[in-house]
Amino acid sequence: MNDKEKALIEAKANILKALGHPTRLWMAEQLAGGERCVCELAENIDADFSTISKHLTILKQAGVVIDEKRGKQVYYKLKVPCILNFMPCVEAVLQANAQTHIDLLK
Amino acid sequence: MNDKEKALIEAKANILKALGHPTRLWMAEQLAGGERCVCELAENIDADFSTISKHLTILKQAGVVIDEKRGKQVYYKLKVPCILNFMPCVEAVLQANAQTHIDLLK
DNA sequence: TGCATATATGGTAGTTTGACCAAATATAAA
DNA sequence: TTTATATTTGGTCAAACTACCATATATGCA
Repeated sequence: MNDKEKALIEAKANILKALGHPTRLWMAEQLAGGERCVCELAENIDADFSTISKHLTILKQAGVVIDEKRGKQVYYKLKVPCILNFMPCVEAVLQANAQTHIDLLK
Repeated sequence: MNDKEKALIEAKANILKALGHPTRLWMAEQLAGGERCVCELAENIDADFSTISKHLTILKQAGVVIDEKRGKQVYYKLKVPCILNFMPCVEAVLQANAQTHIDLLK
């Protein structure tokens, strides 16, 4: 693997890593339904505001979301909406895992 | 968010997290081309064998891959092949990010 | 059986992450 | 301009991650 390929795979892994935290994945799923301000997201997350803000920063740095300040509030939205298209497949993995457990019990 | 929803999002995030490491993502991409034994994967990774083995264990525990021992070797393959279907979109994010940088330079 | 090969596991050290608190910044309203 | 609200930033600390080394296990062959 050369340097270019390595940089590419690192960049891609970084995006998946950004989505690989429950709070951040939940945020992304919320944003799939349209933009939200930080306060709206915060309503349903049991964590410090600063924690929420940092999670959003990570999503932003990964390029998953973009933000826009309007008045006192900051609105976030998905930068490339297709980013959640693969969730059905992620769920298929969960299904397959569950099936494995069931099989083990037989 | 209730307990069930929380458990679901955690399970999904865990899968993304497993793929959110360059070495593991690379492995998954290799396996998209068909099963490989550990030694074949190791050929192209500059890391200790034990490290490689542990990465594969993480993918296995996440349910992304399954393994099968045949003779002296252990073969790994994707458990649910669609898991890499979204890479084009991940790449679209990278494209969008690159575009943002270009725009900033204008 | 004894040895070499393939892979996994246990232990350890350095690095990164994630949560909270406190403080800073920005904006709108009084 | 003072005040309240919305969000971000900096600091700290415990927990989790990752890499390496050494060691253990399993299998096929001599």
